[in-house]
Amino acid sequence: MGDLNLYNTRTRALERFVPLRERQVRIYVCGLTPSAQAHLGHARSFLFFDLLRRLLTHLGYAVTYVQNVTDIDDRSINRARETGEDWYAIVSGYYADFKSAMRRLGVMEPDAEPYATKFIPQIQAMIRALIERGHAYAVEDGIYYRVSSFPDYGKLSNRNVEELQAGARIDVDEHKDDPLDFALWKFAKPGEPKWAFEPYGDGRPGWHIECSAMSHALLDPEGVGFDIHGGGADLIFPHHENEIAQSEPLMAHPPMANVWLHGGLLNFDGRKMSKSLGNFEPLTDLLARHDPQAVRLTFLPTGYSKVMNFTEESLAASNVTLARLKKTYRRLATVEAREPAADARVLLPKVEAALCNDMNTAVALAELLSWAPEPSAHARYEFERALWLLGIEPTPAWLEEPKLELPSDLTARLQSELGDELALDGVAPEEAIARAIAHRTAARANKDWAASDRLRDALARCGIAIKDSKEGTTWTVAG
RNA sequence: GGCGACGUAGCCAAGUGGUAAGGCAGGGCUCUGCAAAAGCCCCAUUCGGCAGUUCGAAUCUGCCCGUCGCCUCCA
Repeated sequence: MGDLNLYNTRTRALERFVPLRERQVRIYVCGLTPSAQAHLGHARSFLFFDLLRRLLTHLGYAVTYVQNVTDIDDRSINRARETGEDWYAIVSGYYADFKSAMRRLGVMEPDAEPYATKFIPQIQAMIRALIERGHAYAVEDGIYYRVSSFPDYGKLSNRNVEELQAGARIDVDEHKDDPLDFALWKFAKPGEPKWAFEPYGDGRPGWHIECSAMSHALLDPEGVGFDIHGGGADLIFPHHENEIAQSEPLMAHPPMANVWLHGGLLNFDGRKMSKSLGNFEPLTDLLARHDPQAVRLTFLPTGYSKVMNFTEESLAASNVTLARLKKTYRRLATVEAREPAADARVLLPKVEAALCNDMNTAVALAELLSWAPEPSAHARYEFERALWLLGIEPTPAWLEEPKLELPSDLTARLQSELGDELALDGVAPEEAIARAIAHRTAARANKDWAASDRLRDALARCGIAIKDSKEGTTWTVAG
């Protein structure tokens, strides 16, 4: 199997991936801030990291995947104040919805899912260390990170501090020394959730410090760095820049993460799908309208790092593609799945090669779709393995022909279509269809094509599609 | 203003120096009494525009046009 190459934001280059520890990969991905409903854009990002996990696992690595939950932030506190609800009830509700959407999409569970409010001691320890080393200072409203104390600030996002300062401004209620300085700890105003922090003052952590503290606690207690840090492209600045500024001065051997991976954002109507713009359909609603596997499939033709425009048309195309995959699966279902020798494989090596080339899912999917399987044991093995790598896992329902609900008033409708040609006597819909088909079969035997077509058209107007074959006539509910 | 991404068929898109993947839509054929289903086949002399480098450019360079993102909470 070839090398895995990934585009590293930190070095701005495509690099061969080499884990820091033999056969082991540690990944930290910035998770959700559940202060509002999650949308498809969030899903795109997490779906990508799910595929990366699958590939790394397939390549034989032991993967540790950590994805945090920012369960405390200004937005949820503000919402609580406006609605009178408990802020934690808001956050828990949105997060539960998100988790269930992820399950429906077939995203693997993280190995650890740290909540910011469960890591307050670790966060405070890091803030203390930063203050001791002159990287942070406390003022009236909170504790801030002093950006000027970290010479590498701006390296990840390719920005220079002078230009940033020119464009930045300090909000009236902030008391920091420099516009670029950011909050590590916010002192609580009356009624706000708070945690004790001696001797500085009760309050809550800032967003950036939680990721530094939790990735350190869970992936890199030695301070020598972990393998992959990921998130959406909108997190590069300032979030990831700030994480580096917080973590690296305290580390024995920077960098904080060897590879930084960023997923491209999702547009809707040509604009970034986002909470603030409000141009999105909640993930939960979208998944109620569409097959989650088709939703997953929709992301595969576009490179993960590129901006992608979401349309209902692309989803419709995915539904067709999914039906094709199911059909192939059904054709192969009767053969035994047996792992072929490495040199006998015809599909998997192509899929692997595509994914190893900076996660080129478009080519991987194209290989799968243009591959015409011979129904053999190893074809089934390779097909199922390829599907798993692309995150589309067959379910028992894949084995069934698609069946839709019969309209309840079908007998009556069919009777009115047929008039006195055939008496249906208000029988069950299935029986009514069977009688109509039997009547048509008799007409066909007499080469009475007019009667035959009349019956077929009547059934069609009732939403029943007919298929003639050597074995007889079958019907399905038209989609 | 700074930094960055993108512009490939009707639509979604892959391809980053060697002569345009794949999907959707569309069209044709086989089969069929006719259909349906299935299978097979066709569908960009051309990659936003102009100039340049090169034996060779969608791919590299320069300029121009257009779209979007980050620079403030955001996957």
